[in-house]
Amino acid sequence: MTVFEELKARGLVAQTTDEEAIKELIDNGRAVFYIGFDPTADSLHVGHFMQLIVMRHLQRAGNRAIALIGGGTTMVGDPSGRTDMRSMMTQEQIQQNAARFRDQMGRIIDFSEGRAIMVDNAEWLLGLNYIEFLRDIGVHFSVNRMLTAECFKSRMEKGLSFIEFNYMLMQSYDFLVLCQRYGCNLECGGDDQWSNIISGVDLVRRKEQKEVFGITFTLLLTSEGKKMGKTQKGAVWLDAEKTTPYEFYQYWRNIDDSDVIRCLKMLTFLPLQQIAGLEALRGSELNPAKELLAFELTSLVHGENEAQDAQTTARSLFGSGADLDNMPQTELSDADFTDGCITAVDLLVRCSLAPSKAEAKRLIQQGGVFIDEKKVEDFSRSLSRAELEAGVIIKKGKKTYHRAVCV
RNA sequence: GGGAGAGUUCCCGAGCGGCCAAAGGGGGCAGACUGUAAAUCUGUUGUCAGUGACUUCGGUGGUUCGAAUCCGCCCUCUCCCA
Repeated sequence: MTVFEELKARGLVAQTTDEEAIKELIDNGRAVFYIGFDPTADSLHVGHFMQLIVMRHLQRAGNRAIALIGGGTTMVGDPSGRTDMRSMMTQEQIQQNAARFRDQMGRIIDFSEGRAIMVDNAEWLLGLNYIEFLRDIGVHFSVNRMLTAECFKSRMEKGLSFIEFNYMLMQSYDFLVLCQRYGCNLECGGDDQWSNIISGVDLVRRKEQKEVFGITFTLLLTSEGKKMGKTQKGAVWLDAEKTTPYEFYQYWRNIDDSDVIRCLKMLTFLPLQQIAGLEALRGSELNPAKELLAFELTSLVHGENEAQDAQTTARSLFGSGADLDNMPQTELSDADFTDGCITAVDLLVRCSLAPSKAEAKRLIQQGGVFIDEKKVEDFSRSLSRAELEAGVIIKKGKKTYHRAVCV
């Protein structure tokens, strides 16, 4: 099976500018492709993760990868898939985020020996001269046509500022620069990037008289059509500080039945044959498939050891209830005790299991808090320092476990 | 530049001088049921020393015994005209 066939079979391919040509290019390892990542947050998230997976597929087939950090484009803000305007970010913020992106990408993409390179478009965008740019690049864009692009349509109702309107030019210009400097001939991206990508393809053709290509990948949506990787806390991050490996593992372990197979195909490198074998599973039989998914992904992002730990912890917590110290932990100090005691309410807040005391009380009143497997009946219940010295396991709801120890 | 509207708690959206910590929905959280799933049902959803107090309705300054609600200025957004 060739790469292209594999990407298709995994349901990753959404749209292409020229299927035959792209197939030819990537199947023979002749593509120099790029994917852009705008550093709008201080960590990559699940949406980016899928792009990285695709990069790895392409890279394995011998194609050269360019990871483009959007240090310049983030100064402008991509309106695609947004109904409101992005808040303006400072250059310092952006560069800090970009640095974190770089670290995280290295875990999934092989940057050794020039097999992939990383560049930041701040390099050529920040120094642009407005008039020169307008005359050189701007002339090639038709406003009439831009306005018909999907990414602007939704904004015609809500309003679109001129700065965001320019995003498409910035991204197209990136492709041109990458084509000139590195011989880049393929731009990849999520399906919401389609209009930006085709406009880049057009620009390169006009400026360079060269034919380059574009391909978009299916957006990772839940069966309900919502963006995947969102939780109450926001996104599921790849940064272990922001989303612990255990939380990351749990996110996938708890995924919807109807999303499991699709995620296995799109996000893991497990052979399609093996996945096909799981497709027939129904109901609770799917649980092993969810474990597999969770394990594979955690392993890709945080390494196999972390994945193993997360799995062991999860199994013991939900299985026999055996004690494991591989769970989130909070260390208390003397300052947390009054007269050698701490109330259950304060303990919950201290461990960030509840944002406020009122919330903590509510949790207890509704019977959602257990300490060492015993339900906390009364919110004034207090724990002694001695108890904490041994360490206690707090269970909030059914799935959240937390350990508190006193040092 | 001229004119008309809008800005409410996590989101949408009611409220238009006291009975408003603010309807309703969504989302979240917890409980029941389950398979660590979904759906469904129930409770809950500003903070705190909790029958009370404090902070919140774009910002700021007023009017008033009392303002999310009225007035001035400012900011932001939408729409119509130029």
